[in-house]
Amino acid sequence: MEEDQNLVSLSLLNDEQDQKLLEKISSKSKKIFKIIYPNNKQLIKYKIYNRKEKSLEELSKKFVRCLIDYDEKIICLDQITEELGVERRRIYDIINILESLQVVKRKCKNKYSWSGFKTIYQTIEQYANKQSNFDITTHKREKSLEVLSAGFIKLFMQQKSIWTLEEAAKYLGNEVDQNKLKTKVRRLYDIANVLKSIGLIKKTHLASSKKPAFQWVGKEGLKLFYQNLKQNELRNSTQQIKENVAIIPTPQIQNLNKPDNFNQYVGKCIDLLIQQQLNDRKLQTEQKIREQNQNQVTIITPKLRKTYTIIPPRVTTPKKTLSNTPKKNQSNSHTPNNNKTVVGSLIGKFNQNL
DNA sequence: CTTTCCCGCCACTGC
DNA sequence: GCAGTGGCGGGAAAG
Repeated sequence: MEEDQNLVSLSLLNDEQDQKLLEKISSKSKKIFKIIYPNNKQLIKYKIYNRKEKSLEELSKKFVRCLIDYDEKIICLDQITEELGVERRRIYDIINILESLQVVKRKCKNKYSWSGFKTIYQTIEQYANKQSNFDITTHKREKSLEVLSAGFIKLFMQQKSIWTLEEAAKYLGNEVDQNKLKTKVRRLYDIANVLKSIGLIKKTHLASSKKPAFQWVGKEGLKLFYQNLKQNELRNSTQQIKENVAIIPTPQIQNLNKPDNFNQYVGKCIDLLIQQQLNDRKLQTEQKIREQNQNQVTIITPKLRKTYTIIPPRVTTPKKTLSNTPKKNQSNSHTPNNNKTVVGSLIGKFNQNL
């Protein structure tokens, strides 16, 4: 099973011109865009790669989003890993950094605790309080991300509010070796990204040299992050449903080939649906390609993936599988529960059609 | 070109 | 010895 989240199947490309166009693009930028012909069908897969979507910042946001409603929660690594659809290693990165904010702590193998978003505020306060000489770095491995992160935060709180990463790296461990320094800067990028994801810091430039740097935002940033999250949550929850229902096309199959069972009907609807959406996407894509006529194309959004969560094998009752669907290899547990909405709506149409 | 930083190898750690 | 952790730096994407 080489199910790759970045693989999206499309069944379009009717004419050769399309095909040529896409091949051209893919050959120019293999990492971003790849075409695979799985079988004799006209089914084409694009390998889509978008660095931003995979960034620690995004992942960290997702991570916190999963936990933000809890004042207390045990985080199970396996679970969260699956939920976020990401390799374990990345979760460690985030957790290690968040540990410096004391929101998460290791409990035991595979288990970490989350102690509520507001503990971040408290931790910040402790950092700010110079008297208490707040130090979580004792008894920690000296080179850990957690320690580095703690140090980084301290720099902001106790020295000045804007830092270049290189500057910070130098300050934080007086490295002489250029390579070691480079590594430290890499780590600081990681840290900066998760701190940024929470709103604690933001990217700026030094006024003097224009060099990229990070600026402390602190509590206001945290608050903003929280509020935005909640607001989006609301908006999405009301929109999501609408979107799913509206997306269902009225089947054009009424008279000619009246489906005689539900599975068949669902299959046809979904074919139609996919066809329609992919065509739209295809048009958009080609449009953009023409516009920029460049070698880097990062256009297809993850939304497309959502479309695919309604492939029959998982929506229908386990009767027979539908043949002649444009594709069959659909990912598994990540598919959200939109399915039900879609199916529900399809049932309605089905009844109406008979 | 520089800046950013994803990815995953493999060392370490604690059972 | 083994599974869970997590340093670490290559090298590719983004700017």
